Amino acid sequence: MAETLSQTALTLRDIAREAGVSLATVDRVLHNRPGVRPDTVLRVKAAIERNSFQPHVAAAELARGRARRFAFVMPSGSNPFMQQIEAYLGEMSAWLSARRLSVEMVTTDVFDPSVLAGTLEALSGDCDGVAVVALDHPSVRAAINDLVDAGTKVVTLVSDVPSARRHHYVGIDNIAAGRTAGALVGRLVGQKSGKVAIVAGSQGLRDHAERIFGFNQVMASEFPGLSVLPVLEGRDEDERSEQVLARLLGRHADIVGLYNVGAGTPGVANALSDAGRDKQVVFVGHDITVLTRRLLLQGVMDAAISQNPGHEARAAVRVLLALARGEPILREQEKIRIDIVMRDNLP
Amino acid sequence: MAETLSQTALTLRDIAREAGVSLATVDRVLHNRPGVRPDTVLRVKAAIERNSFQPHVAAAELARGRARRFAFVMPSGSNPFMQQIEAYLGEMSAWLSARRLSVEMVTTDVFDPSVLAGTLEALSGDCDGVAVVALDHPSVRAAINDLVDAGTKVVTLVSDVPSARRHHYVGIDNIAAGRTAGALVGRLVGQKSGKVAIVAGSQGLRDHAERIFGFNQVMASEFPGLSVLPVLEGRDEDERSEQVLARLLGRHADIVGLYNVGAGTPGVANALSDAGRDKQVVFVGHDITVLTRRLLLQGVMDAAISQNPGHEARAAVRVLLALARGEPILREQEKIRIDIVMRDNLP
DNA sequence: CTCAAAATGAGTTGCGTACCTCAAAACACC
DNA sequence: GGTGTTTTGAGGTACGCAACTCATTTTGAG
Repeated sequence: MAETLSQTALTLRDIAREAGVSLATVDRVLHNRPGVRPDTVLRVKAAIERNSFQPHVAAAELARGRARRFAFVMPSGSNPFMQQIEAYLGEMSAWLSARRLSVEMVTTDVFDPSVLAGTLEALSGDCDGVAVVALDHPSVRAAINDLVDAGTKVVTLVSDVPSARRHHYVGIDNIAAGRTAGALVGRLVGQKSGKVAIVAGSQGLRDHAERIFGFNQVMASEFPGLSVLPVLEGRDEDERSEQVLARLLGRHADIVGLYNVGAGTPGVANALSDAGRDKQVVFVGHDITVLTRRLLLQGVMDAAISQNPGHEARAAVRVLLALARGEPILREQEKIRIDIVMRDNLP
Repeated sequence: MAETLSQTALTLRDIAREAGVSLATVDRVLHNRPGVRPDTVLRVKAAIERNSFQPHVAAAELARGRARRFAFVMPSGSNPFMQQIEAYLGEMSAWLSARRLSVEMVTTDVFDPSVLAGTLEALSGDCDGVAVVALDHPSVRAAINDLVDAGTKVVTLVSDVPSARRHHYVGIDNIAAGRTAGALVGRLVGQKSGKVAIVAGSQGLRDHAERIFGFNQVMASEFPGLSVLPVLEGRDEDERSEQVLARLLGRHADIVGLYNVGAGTPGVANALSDAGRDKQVVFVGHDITVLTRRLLLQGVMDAAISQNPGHEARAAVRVLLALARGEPILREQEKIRIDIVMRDNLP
């Protein structure tokens, strides 16, 4: 009926006594400092293991006594998703300062590899951790690796650089996100057959490319009645997205589904409603913003795939902190889910 | 280009100097201890405010030096959702013990008000915080209020008791969850018209009743082509759910949608497949378990509404900890989202 | 067996707060 | 002006660990 999980009142002193060594030796083992014979190391580790000893984080943090500095490298410009991440970091300020953490926002042109790499290099040394919305490019990869080699903890945010030795990726599986979008469009269209349009920022962006890939996978295998039109590129800009989509809508009267892969949602929505087809076309897009929220409520958008920006911001900070402290990461907690948002479960 | 959020290096000493008082007085103000003249209080608070001083949580925790005990009061029996919460708490054990927290699992018959109330009363005194899956009943409400009055922090989990003075509710908005289920069933059924069945544990359970309410709302207002059959009660048991649903399926050949409000999913799925109608009926249920995961992959279930049990467990612990420490709660972080899970975004 | 190198013990200091005591000062009241 | 009460100052101790020094012991190589 009652079962207790995890209690510890042991201190380093207890471990030292149990292992038959001094406090100093336990400290050396605990921090991988040199000067301890291998078998002594084992004895100490065994004692730690046996008692499932965990250093008291509060005491450790206090003793270490260092304020930690993290930097968030984010795209300049007015991407609402990124602005939300910034906003959530702002909301954490009390939490942060109570832990003597400081977070610096650095905006830069993340689409220019050399600029981004330069920004990253400049951070080396004065930061304990960096979260970066990264472009996957050799020079960026090199810059990340340099940071890691300098002892800085690096987390990629939203968009990954799997080939770099970053410590962690905080973001969603974009192929799965695309698959989810595909399944939604297909199922919400229902029995009808017809054409499906895709508007993306650019197929050169890793996350967009992955989403399109997943989307096409599902369409091809599960919805043979729907044919996918060639991808339109709107560069995440409103006007351009509107233009290209308007042209496509004019040419195809039998479009029943639309997947907007990136930003540029205002343009996409305009094109749809100007053509008077906003209620007939199943429209699935990404991210919850003021606009997409309204479109969902109006019934123009049918579903949005979302990665909770607040969760993403907090997870990045927590992961950086855990990495800096040498604590384990709660993988399940830091995993970013693919949220399907419809009108009735708007957060 | 670079903007820094929140940095503090001030200590109590600095505040004392700034306010022209001693450390002891600042301490008295900070902890609402008596013996300080009102104008002195104001002077100290002003200094704290001016410097946006935050006590160092690590130092505070260390100085306080108390291990905290929390209790989770959960339903006995084999509810997989509750088992998952337990499992996630287990995974946190390192995190917990590093903070000198202990979590005790107490299982009890949460469906019997007096038994539940008795269990809660018994906890009074030896716990700093209690998370409880609560039934909404006067005696339970009284027990919760007693706990609160005794200084114990109380959080309701999954199922709320809004009339009690609990400090926080960790769980989803069940009406919205029901609405979401309704929207999914309606939209996934498509153009067809027909009947929709509902299987619930009991309409006496607050969360089930709320879900059904939300479901019916959406059905009535948005899907006039679908008629909802009277609610079946399966008491969250597999066999009973199977029996009542099998009987219903036998009587109605034109059932196109099914909403399973609570547990008992194995029985529901059996009834569907035994009738050979598992692929024709749109089936929406709750929670991700080994079984629902399989049903989703097989295409028997079309969508599951889920409240991330891991998040729920962690949020409950974090909220209790913040309450015990007197820290503010990050409401956005602790809010539990209604997740729509389909085959392609299975976590 | 010798001697240097390696391993270990013993100890100190400081991190920022909580919580406590005791004395001194300020104040109110008659 | 004396009394009693309230407010304040000064100081200490403890919390558990990190990080360091320095003396001492053990070890292994020659």
